[in-house]
Amino acid sequence: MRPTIKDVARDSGVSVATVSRIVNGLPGYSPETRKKVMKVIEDLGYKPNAVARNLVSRKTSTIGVLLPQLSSHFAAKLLQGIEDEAHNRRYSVVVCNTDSNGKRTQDYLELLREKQVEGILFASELLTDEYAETLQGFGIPAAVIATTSHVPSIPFIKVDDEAASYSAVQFLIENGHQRIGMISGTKHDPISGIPRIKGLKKAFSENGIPFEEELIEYGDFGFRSGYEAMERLYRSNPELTAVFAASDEMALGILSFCYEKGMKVPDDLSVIGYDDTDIATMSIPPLTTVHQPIQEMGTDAVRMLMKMIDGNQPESRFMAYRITKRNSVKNLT
Amino acid sequence: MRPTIKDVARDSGVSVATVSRIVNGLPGYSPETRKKVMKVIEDLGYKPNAVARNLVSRKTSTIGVLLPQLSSHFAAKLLQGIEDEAHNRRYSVVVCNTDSNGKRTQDYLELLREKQVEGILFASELLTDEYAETLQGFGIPAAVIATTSHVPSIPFIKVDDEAASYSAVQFLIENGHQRIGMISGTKHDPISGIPRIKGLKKAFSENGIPFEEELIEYGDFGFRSGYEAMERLYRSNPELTAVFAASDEMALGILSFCYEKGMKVPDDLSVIGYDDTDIATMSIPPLTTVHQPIQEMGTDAVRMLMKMIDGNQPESRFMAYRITKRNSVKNLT
DNA sequence: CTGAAAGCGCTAACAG
DNA sequence: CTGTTAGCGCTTTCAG
Repeated sequence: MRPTIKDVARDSGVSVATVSRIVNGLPGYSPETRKKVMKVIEDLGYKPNAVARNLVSRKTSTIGVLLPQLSSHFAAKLLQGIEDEAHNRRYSVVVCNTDSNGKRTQDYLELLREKQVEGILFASELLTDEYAETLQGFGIPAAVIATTSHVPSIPFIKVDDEAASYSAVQFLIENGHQRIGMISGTKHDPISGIPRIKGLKKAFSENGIPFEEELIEYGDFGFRSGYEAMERLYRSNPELTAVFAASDEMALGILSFCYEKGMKVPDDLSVIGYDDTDIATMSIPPLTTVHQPIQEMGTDAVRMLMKMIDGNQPESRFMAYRITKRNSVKNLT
Repeated sequence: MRPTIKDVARDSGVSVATVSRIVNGLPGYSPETRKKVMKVIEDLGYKPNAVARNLVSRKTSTIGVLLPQLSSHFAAKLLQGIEDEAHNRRYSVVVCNTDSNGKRTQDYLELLREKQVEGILFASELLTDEYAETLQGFGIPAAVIATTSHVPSIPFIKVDDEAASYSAVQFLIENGHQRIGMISGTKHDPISGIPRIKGLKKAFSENGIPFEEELIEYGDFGFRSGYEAMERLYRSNPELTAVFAASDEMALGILSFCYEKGMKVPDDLSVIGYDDTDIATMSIPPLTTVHQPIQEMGTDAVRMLMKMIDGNQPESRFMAYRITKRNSVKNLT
């Protein structure tokens, strides 16, 4: 049995109240009793029980994070940012892998509530009305990352996908490309799918480039799907000089496809990705891509959550993006 | 104020004991009272407070995981395995990023103890005597992953680095290579550094290949360091036909170096990596590498921990490794 | 400066 | 079948 505050009190001949004060650095005891008590604490190896503490203080100093997957590079980077900032604020983070599963997500939400977490972060996935509702019912501060929310009490933090996508295509056009294709993510994804397509269309129309549906193929953001989508895209549009991929992984899929077909990147085909995860620096050639400050979104989201825990209502935020130029886009001009 | 068990008891005209029984599915009430109580629970939106529960049951159903970094692909994959299995067992996991910092690690250890986690997993980093000692002092079940432990009460789960390394080099030799170099990780790393070098030496000596110190360059397991180490290695050993890298990331660094120098992989140089993380499939050419069942190590570690929580003392375990053949090694024979 | 006592929300005997 | 009563380990008035 681990020693409790009672044991310390008994052994040092004081009341538990005094021990509590000493442990918590509150005033109200003489230097001598403090010394005496500290010694007993030391001897016994006493450590306060956070569970008991949390019960009376009604605070747990922990937040929960829901992610559709833990093994993606995006999730990893985000988690790094979240954990870092949480640790700075002396908060713990419990991770939940929703697997993009509604039931599982709801279960986790319940669980987090029962565990009395002080805040919930929900990332990279559509915040359904259902989720938003249960979250609001909880009355626990919550924010979403890399996804939107139309509920004002649940702010979001993300980059403006349409604008970023527009910039990427614009960048291609500025480099002299006119025959541009796209490998989008999941077809009707309202977060990372549709807006990015919209950005491309906007860039096309502003530059007088006609848009056709067959210029777009769909993947699932993963490497393999990028490779396969490129296969289809190339078959229907062999004359393309550049393609924009909605994720770095899919962009690498394109690179692999080109390699196998003997097409040189960027000489025969230019490729631009999206995310700027570590793999963008490790590819051959290094990938030009839309940079999202993933880790920073994590730390900022935690800051947001902390504001809410402190009783304020922060605004949703768009993070800055930029094009990180490496060597996968050729200048045709 | 969220409703408590008392509110439910009052509103349904029964005692808290009865409500508790109903909530926990214990026997001891008529179907009618159950129905009545359930209705009140529903109306009030009552959910049990896990903190209070944990206090009396002295169980928290949560484990803590310490990782030197969260954003690496290795960590991400491991976490995925850990969270999955923990969730199966209805356990929560709190993540801690030690940043390979001794102070920070000790702080986390204290924190986890205070939060009364039921088990601790420590990954990818040397378990110092100091850590082992505080862990043992806690009396909380603990296991280490991808690293060793000489403390019997803290079992490890890892692949046999020396044997795996030996296999990798043996594979190269079987493919006709004799002039083989290595890019190792951190120089005196007792876990992933020294044993892997030992494996290489063993393969060399068994095949009558003379070993020289200059055949090895050191990196830090990261991409950039792999590139730079290869630069040095190539300068001093331009006649190499194959290089063994102690991590996939460093292997990709080698690939990039070769690309820039106009050397074809595997035609001009064969490369074999270590880990078999996702990037090994995404490189050009796809990387032949030593497969470590990372995610599985995570799930198995949780199983181990659960056994310990149940009062048993599991044995340390070596996981199976294998060579995953892709296209970065040329057969010279 | 210090202690007694009343909880925090819940579980678990123990009576009835 | 159901209620009463002690706590779990700690914080926090309120007295003194």
